[in-house]
Amino acid sequence: MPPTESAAAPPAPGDPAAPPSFTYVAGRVDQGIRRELNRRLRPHGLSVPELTVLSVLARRTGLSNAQLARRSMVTPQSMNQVLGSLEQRGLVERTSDPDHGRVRRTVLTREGAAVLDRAQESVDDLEDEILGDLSPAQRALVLESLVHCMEKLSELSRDR
Amino acid sequence: MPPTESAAAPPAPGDPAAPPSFTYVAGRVDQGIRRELNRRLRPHGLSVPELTVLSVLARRTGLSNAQLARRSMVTPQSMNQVLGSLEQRGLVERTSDPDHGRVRRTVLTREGAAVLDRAQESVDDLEDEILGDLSPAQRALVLESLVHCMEKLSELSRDR
DNA sequence: CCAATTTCAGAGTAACTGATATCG
DNA sequence: CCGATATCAGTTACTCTGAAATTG
Repeated sequence: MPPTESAAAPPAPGDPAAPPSFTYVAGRVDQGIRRELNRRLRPHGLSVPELTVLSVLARRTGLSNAQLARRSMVTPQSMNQVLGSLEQRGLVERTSDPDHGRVRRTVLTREGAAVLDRAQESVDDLEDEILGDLSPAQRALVLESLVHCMEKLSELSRDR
Repeated sequence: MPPTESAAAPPAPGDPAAPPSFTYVAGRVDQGIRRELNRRLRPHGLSVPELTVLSVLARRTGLSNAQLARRSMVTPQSMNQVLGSLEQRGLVERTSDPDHGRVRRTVLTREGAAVLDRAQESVDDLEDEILGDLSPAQRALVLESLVHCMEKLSELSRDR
């Protein structure tokens, strides 16, 4: 039998009822989101970074590897690896830009868009499970909070 | 010279101005937080999962490996690896529980608490950079949003 | 016998840093 | 020559699955 949860916890040394710090909570949400997303994306053959790229490309076609790396907040090398895999599977196409010799623009293929659509359903399910018991106004508030964090983080990774 | 960001973006195929989905934003915040946290934790010799565990132990001493795994939303095997590393470096201690033969309770060492304190400063800096231009009330709102997500995600990983 | 815990072993993925080449 | 891009190569780190042993 497992020990009861409560039996193990003398209040705490320093601060028992202090509010958790932002980054501590963020770190745990971090891991939880990744875990659940991976589980639900697996049937579609997609990883979290792959889903992110496909989502970005659905909104903005023709971005370069470097642009996608900045938006996803990973290194160009990491992004290149993700794109290579997606390209091999025929979910994206990369073409040289006539105006900029070295730049290669990436676009979703028809199948890439189809895969994204199907995956998006599973992903929407997760959203409902997390935000389901909130009012539409509260949901919007949560989303705004995350968008604010995202924008700040983008700035940080841009000028490091 | 890099191509201008705007030049690359014809509005989008399906929905140009549609709001981004929750999980899409969460996925990007996810990666951004991990990236920045890793960068700032490196000088202290800590990883994100290690910081998470130390933070949990600072609030709740004596948790078992299985309990820590559930709280951090990782498998017991993953948690065991993290704890092993922290134990080797003398940041935590593990002792057998006399009442439960197989359970080993984990506590912070004095040095573990000291390392956590120092790391927490860097982490607080990040929090300020992300939330700095928000009012205290808004900051509290963002934190509440994240706590809500964390609790829901904990439920999901518990009964999977 | 079953359920929970711990832990060993192996595997895969995703991110990084470093280095090289090309183009404007 | 410099800055941005793309990409090859090597590496580290985190998490997972599988299996075995122990305990209540």
